[in-house]
Amino acid sequence: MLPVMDANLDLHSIRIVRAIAEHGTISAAARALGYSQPAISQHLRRSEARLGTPLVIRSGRGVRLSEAGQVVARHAVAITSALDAASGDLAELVGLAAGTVRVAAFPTASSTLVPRLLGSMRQRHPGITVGYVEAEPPEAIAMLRDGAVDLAITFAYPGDRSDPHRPADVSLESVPLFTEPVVLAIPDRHALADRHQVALADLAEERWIAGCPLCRGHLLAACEAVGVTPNIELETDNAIAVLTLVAAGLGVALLPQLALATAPVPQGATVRSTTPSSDRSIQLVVQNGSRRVPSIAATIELLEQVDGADWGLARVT
Amino acid sequence: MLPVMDANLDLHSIRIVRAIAEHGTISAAARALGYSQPAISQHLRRSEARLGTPLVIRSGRGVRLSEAGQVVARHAVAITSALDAASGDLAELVGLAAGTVRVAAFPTASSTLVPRLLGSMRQRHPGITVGYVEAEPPEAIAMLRDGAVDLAITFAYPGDRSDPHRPADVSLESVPLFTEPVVLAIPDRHALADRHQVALADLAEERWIAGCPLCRGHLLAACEAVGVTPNIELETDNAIAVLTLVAAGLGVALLPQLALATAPVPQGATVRSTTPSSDRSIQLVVQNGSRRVPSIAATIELLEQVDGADWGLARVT
DNA sequence: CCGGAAGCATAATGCTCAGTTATTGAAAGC
DNA sequence: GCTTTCAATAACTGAGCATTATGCTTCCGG
Repeated sequence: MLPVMDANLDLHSIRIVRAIAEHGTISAAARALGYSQPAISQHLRRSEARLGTPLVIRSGRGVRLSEAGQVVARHAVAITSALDAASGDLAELVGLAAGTVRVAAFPTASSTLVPRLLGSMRQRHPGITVGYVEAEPPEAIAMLRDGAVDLAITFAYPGDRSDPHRPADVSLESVPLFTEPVVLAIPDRHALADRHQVALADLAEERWIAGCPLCRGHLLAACEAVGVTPNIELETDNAIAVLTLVAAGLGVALLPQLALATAPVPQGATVRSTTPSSDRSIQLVVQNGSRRVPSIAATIELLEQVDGADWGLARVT
Repeated sequence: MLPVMDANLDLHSIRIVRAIAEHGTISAAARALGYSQPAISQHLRRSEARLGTPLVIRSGRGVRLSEAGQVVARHAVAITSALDAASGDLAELVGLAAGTVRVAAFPTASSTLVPRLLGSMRQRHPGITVGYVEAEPPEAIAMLRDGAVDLAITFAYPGDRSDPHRPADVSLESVPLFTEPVVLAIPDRHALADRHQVALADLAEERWIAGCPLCRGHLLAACEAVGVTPNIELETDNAIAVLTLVAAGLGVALLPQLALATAPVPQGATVRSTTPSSDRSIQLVVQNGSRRVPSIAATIELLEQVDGADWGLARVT
C-alpha cells in the first residue's frame, strides 16, 4: 500500500469528474467548464497523482470513468447541490432578497424617521427584516459596539462631548443626515411670545422644563453661552407633556423641531426660534466596514434619502 | 446593487468559516487548520471581496461571524460531510478496502489459475469483489479493450500472429506469467508410446484430435515446421473428452500440460513430450495504466505470485 | 486502404494566487 | 499603566494552473 491518501478532493476535481461523466469526453467537459482541453487533462493528471488512483480510463479516442471516478461522480451531485444551496442563500443575502438589519434610534425618531425607514425598506427590499429598538444615543452607541444592533440613529448638539460623531471612536463610522433647529416652546400669552425670535438671555428668570440628560445638557450649555443659568423646575422626556405644561403657563422649554412633527402644539403654547439659534444634528452610526454588508448598505442608502424637510427641517448639504 | 455575484464559494473559505465558527478567533482557526494567521486573514479578505459581503465582523480583539458567515457555517457541515463521505469511499478504494476487478481467462484457467486467484484475493483483500468470465484469448482481449473486463489471462503460442503480447497493441500491457509445455497424448498401446520423446514427424499418418482454432492453429504450425500435414478427424475443446478419445485409441492430440492438471489421464492413454518441443506462454493482459488502479494492481501482484510449478509447470524467469 | 477529423497527452511558458515571515496597531486583562 | 493576544498589513516566494503549440492515436468515410 504505497500511496498515502492525504491530500483530499478539491472542488475543481469534483466538477471536472462530474463534467466528464456528463459529457463523455475531456474536451467536451473542458468546453462545458470554460477551460482549454489541456487544462482539464493536466488537472486530472495531478488529481490522480494526489489520490493515488486514476479517475478516468483512457479508452480509445475518449475516456470513461474508472471505478474511483464513478465514486466521485456519484458524490459530486450531493456535494455540488449542497454547495449550490449555500451559494443560493448567500446570493439572496447579497442580492438583498434576504437579510436582517437591526436598528436603534432615539425616541423622537421612533415616530418620525423610523416608521418611514421601515416602510421604505418593506417596499424596496421586502426580503430584508428590519429590527428596531428605541434607545437614547449613548445606549444606542453601546449596543452598536456590542453588536446588538447594526445601525444606530443618534443626535448630537454642537460641542457635545459625548457626540458619537467624534473622531476618537475609530471603530465606528457616522454619517450626518440632517440638522434640525432647536426651538423655544413658550406660552402664547407670555410677554415675549409676540417676538419672532426670542433671546435666551431674556429668559434668565423663567422656569424651565427639561428632559433627558442630553437635552438638559444642551440647555445648560446654551444658557451658559449667554451668561445665564436656567432654573429647571420640571423634568420630563415626553414632548407632548412638555408642550402641555408650556400651554398651561408652567414654564418654557427648548425642543428639537422634530419632536413637534408628531406632537401638535396645543392651544396656549407657541413656538419661537431663539437667539442665538441652535441646531442639533441627526446622524446614523454604523460599525466601520458595515457598509459592505449589502443589507446595511441598503438601509443606509434609504436613510440618506430621508429628507429632513419632510418634517419642516433643513437638509444638511 | 453593484456586486456581481459570480465567483462562488470555494472549499477553503467554507472550511475557514467553519473553523472560525468553532474556535471563535482567526488565530485559533488558523492553528486548527494548520496555517499561519495572516493566511486565514488574507483569504477571508479575498473571499469577502469576491462574495461582495463580509463573512466575519471584526469585533474588538476577536471576530464573530456576520450573517453571511453564519449562512456559510450552517451549510458548511452538510458540505464537508458530503465531501468526507466521498473521500471516505475513495480512501476505501485506494486502500483496497473496496473495489471491483473483472477478470477474463481461458477455459483451462477456470479450474486452475482462477480459483487460486479468487481464493488469494478473498483472503488478502476481502473488500475487493472479483468478477470472472471465461473467454478464449481473442474474446478476452476484445472484452479488455471494450472495458468489459479489467484483466485478461491469456495464452499464446510462439509465433502466434494473434498473440496479444505483440507490441503492436500499444494500449494494452501484458505480463508473462509462466510457460507450460505442450505435450502429446497418445494411446499407451501405440507403437511410439514407449519412447520418452516422440517426434512430430513420425506422427504424419496419425488421426488427430484438435480443439479450438487457436490450438488447432498451433498444431498446424508445429507440423508444418517439420514438413507434415496433420489429419484432423475429431474436434473438441474438452480436454477430458480428448483424453478419453485418445484412451479409446481413436487418435492422438497435443494438449497443454495445464489441461492435465484437472483432467486425469485415463487408462489407455499416456503423455509424452514431443520433438521439437513446444511451449505455450500464459500471460496476463491489462489496459495500459491499469496498474495504477489499486485493486487491479493488487490482483496483478497476486497473479505474479502464482507459480506454474503448482501444476507441474516451469516458471518463467 | 488511406486521408481527415476528433480527442488526449506533452512541452514550454507566463502569471496569478496563496502561502510564508516580520511588523504594526488595537483591545482586553492584570 | 503594562503585558498579552489578536487581527491587519507589507513584502517576498513558490507552486499551481492556465495558456498556446504540437504530436500521437483512433475512428470514420471516400
